[in-house]
Amino acid sequence: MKRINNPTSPSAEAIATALTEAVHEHRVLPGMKLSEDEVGEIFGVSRTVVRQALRTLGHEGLLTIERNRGAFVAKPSTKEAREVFEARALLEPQTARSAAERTTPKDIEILRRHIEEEHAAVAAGKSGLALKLSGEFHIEIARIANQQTIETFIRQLVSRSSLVIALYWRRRNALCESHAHHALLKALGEQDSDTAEQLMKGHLLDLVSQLDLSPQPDEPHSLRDALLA
Amino acid sequence: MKRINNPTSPSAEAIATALTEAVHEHRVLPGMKLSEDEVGEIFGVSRTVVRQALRTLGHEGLLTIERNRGAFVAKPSTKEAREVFEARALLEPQTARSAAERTTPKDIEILRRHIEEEHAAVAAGKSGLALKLSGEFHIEIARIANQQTIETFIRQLVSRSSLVIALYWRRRNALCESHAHHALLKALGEQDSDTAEQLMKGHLLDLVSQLDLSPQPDEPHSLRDALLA
DNA sequence: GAGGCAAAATTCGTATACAATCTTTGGCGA
DNA sequence: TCGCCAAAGATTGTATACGAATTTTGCCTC
Repeated sequence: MKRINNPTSPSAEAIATALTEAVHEHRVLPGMKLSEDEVGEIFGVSRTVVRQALRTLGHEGLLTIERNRGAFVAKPSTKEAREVFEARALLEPQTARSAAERTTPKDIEILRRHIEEEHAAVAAGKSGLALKLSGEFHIEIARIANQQTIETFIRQLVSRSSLVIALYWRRRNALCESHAHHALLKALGEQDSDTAEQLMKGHLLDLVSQLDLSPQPDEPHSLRDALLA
Repeated sequence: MKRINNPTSPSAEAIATALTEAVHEHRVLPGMKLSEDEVGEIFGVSRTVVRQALRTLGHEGLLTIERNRGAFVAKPSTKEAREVFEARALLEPQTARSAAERTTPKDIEILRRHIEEEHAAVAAGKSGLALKLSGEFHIEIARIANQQTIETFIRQLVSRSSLVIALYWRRRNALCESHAHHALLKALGEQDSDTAEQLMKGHLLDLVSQLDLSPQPDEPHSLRDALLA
């Protein structure tokens, strides 16, 4: 399957993006195996390129790569889940504060549309899409804060939060239609950095409180559970 | 050069570690090109493995990978340099606080030896080694805090700090024999979390103050400079 | 029929071949 | 002599081949 200079064959980056989106939208769930051959055939590239993409996602913590066994969508333990939100609690409130100090009307417009899309997704019952958009809202704030380094970290943390939510969210069907993003938008628009920081802090605490991280962190066997249920 | 199951041929991870150390010790400086063939020949593996290692370091921000051009040791701009230390300022003080709350005598012993090695390196004039050890001290604190996620971030930030120091440190020859690590050790040993947090905060500010981030961030041409000097 | 072992099939790891791109160099013309 | 263009050389990008490890499957024994 040699395809020289063929623009229809996506690059490693494109594959990584596609896989990331699939995970963010919960169309691919924690524990699922991503076979190199299978992914390669789907995207029409050789394993060489697929491996690049998989390793990229591995570095971001989205996949767990086991030698001679393959790449699996990561299944963060409850400890990891807590760590992810602890890290976000350290980074994001201050980032929201910085963002508030430099938000432009153009940024506000971008965020407003973002929230609109989120609402539309929720209304259409596309909870996966809604979740992905919700995460991107946080990344957008890091972008406004003009902190590329921290943005990269937050991007990773949001990614892994998707996995955490897939595993530990309390009420699967409940719409997480919170007012938090609206409130943040307002604070940013008013350049109210104190409020922005506090809102972000509270928002993250709210998210954690919606997780069920108490019981046993190690799932026994998914197949067993499925058949015994 | 096929070497099947040959234990003398290092894995991608081993190569990545070796390269990372070389950069941390300033034996490989920002801007230097890492040719795949060259690195492969040095370590006795094919380009396949080298490329893996280089991409790993690329994801950590230690290398800049330009398509069809190769991998170069990253040259952080002054903005990036500031961002790195701003991120550290968000993560490390709180991490030092957490570490203080759970430091064991064994940890203290490890840190004490670490500082000893640092002193020995400084005394022996091995400034590169001293710098590497100094960075590892910070990572060790994150380990004690039992925060793997944050430890990974700090590891990246310390890495990139090495590059920043290579580029922007004011007094090249001056020994940075600060008392900061000693003081931190003492606070950790006494489980004094408030002091540990404050010391770490101050330590990071001290480091930044030793950098010259004001002038033009873009160097013109190294060869030109060398020949006109 | 259950357990264990061995062979087959699948999948990953690495080396290598070749294509594509970039860089350098040589030559040509103004 | 300077500048530009083309060809040669060097380096990276991707596909593929084959070895190694794992997983599965089938068979044999108890």
